[in-house]
Amino acid sequence: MGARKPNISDVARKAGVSNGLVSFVVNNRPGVAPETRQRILDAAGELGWRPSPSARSLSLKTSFALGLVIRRKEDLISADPFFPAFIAGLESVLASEGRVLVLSVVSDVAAELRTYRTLAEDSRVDGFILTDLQHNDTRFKLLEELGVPAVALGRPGEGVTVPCVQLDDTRGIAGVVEHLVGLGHTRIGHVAGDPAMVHGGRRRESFDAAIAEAGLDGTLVIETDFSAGGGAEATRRLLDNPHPPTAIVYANDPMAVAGLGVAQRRGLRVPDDLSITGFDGTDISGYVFPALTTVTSDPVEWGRVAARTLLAYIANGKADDVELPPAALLIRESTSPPARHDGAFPAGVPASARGTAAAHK
Amino acid sequence: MGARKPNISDVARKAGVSNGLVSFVVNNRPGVAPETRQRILDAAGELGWRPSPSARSLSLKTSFALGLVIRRKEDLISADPFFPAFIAGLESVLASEGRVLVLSVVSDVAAELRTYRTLAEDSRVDGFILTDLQHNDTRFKLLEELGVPAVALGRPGEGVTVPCVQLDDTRGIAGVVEHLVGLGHTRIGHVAGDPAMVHGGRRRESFDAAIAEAGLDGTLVIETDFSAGGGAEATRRLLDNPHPPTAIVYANDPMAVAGLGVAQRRGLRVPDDLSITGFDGTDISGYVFPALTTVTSDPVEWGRVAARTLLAYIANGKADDVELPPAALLIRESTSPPARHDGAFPAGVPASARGTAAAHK
DNA sequence: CGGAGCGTGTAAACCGGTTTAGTTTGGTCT
DNA sequence: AGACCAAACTAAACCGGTTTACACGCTCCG
Repeated sequence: MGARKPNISDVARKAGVSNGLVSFVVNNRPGVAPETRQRILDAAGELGWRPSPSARSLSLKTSFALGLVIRRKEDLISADPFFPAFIAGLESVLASEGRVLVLSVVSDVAAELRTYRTLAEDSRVDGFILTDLQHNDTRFKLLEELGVPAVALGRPGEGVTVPCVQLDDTRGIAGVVEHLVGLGHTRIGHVAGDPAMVHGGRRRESFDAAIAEAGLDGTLVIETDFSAGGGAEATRRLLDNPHPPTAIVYANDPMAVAGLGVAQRRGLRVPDDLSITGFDGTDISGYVFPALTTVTSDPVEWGRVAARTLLAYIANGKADDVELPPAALLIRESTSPPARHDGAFPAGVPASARGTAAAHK
Repeated sequence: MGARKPNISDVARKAGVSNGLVSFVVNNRPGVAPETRQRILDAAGELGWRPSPSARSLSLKTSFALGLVIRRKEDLISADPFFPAFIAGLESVLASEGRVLVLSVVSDVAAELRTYRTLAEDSRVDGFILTDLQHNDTRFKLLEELGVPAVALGRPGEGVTVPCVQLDDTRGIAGVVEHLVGLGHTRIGHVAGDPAMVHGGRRRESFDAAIAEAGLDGTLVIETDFSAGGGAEATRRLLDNPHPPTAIVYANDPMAVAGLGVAQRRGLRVPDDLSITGFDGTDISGYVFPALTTVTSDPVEWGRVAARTLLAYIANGKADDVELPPAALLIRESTSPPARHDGAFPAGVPASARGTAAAHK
């Protein structure tokens, strides 16, 4: 019946004050007598009143929402296990702040930019979290034009003013290479991610640096796109090398899992004939056989920190960059000393084990 | 400078009409002279005006947002490749309708219900998409109480009035079993998903039915939780059986991939010693070796249909249930006729290949 | 000719908050 | 006592739309 949702006037009436004063109280503004404040809070409590986000949005030109736009080619949209965990981290902060996450998934750059623009112009979000940074990322210019705060995951190039939350994966890659070198590997390949992406490029540079440091051949690198399919193809090319690597460092786990599949398909024993390392420490990498040596990060924590940083930036107009604890090497089963043979392939690879795949483009 | 965002009054002034009339025009309401309508549209176009969502929300008590709440235990949050693709499907519909997706990821039931309640009471969403239906799902009661529309993925129990979008995976499971039976398997195991979840239960029932149909032993079933870890453990238990199955049907791909890892760890050849089938046709299942025979669904399409159904339900107060095209069997490499031996395990399993895992809880 | 009825349009209330300008009250200073 | 001031509070404008009640001019019709 009379269960209409109460509004600020109901509370004001019940407490015997004006609407404005109620507003002052719920926004913790000074200038309200303690006793009155309490009376208002009591009234609000009894009525079960909370200020309406829509009304506040209209007044304050603020949406109490944060935006996350993910661009992924349709077919490899499910490849990235990073996001669900990352989003869980975001949420854990947003929920306690009465904020909300607006998520968009788009498949091309045009739609991506359109989405940022629309969300910003319609004031549907107060700020964005930028992932998958590109070199010369066009989003920064756009967001500056739109005047919307943002926080970047990873360090963008020079001249960009948004705060960034960063995790040093250089150390992780270096750790992996040192681990392999320590095992005795001298021909170490790298299946790199998309070089247009900041973390793809950086991991690759880290690899180059670590290989150079060890005084090894740094030519066994193939750049691809972070997808399982790309990882598989790159692995084939590396293994087709007349003098193939004895270890391959992958820039993420899905590529490593796919690479493992390719190696096994060719009859290579992992890790004896080929050591493999992943990156990101995703769930599934621990359940394939052999379990992948990988580098673990903490996407949930990353999400938490990104959310906090963006909220601080929105509130104060300024926020410090944050450096997360570096990714840690997790040694499992897919790495071992290289087998003792000089030729290209071990003897006895069953022909039947090659090229029988039907479902691989 | 004067680049203030235009509002409805600017447009009205420019067109020489009242605010109300502008509102009528943008909402396609009758009663406006065609010539006037055009003049207003022109004015709006020149000014680059779009009605403010916040203001509309306040007036209309509508948020132009749809809610999706995902509950996942923290540690297996990244396990499910279904969501990114599903969300992409939702988005493709929402974007063109000027609507937005509000996503929440929570880790326990209390937080889940709290989230539904808050989003609804604060009018932050106009409706919900319900995934991961449980038997006796408490969300239906809550949403009915809150008076918020929703659409369910999968068929909820009796007495629930929300429209549902459904995909018949019974046929998929039956197809898998027939495929295996056709190959000559007589001992077929099943690693089922969470029996508390509707699709977990239904796939298991489908399996039971298909096995009974074939007149085979239906006792080789283990229920677990859809997680890779659960799949691995269940596989170990099935293989520990003194008379183990020669084929295992998994209720989803991550469990199947993990099961494959377990089998390989034990030195079993897949598919010769053990055939394995997944479910859902996720990307990665095509890149492990051997590539998994699985049952493909189309989560993107599922998302599109769910979004359309929910929007129709919100608009008209009624929407028909939708039955998606059934999941299709995709035969790849992980299934073959059973090897010809009667004992439990094939001879020659290297002891070293057992129990070397370090990183498995 | 008077009134009903229709098509077109306007003014103003309304959604539920926030915020500014201003009023009241009580106390201090001189 | 009068001037001044700060603290506490109110009234009303405002955010930017939607919607209702009503006005105006026409035509149609008895």
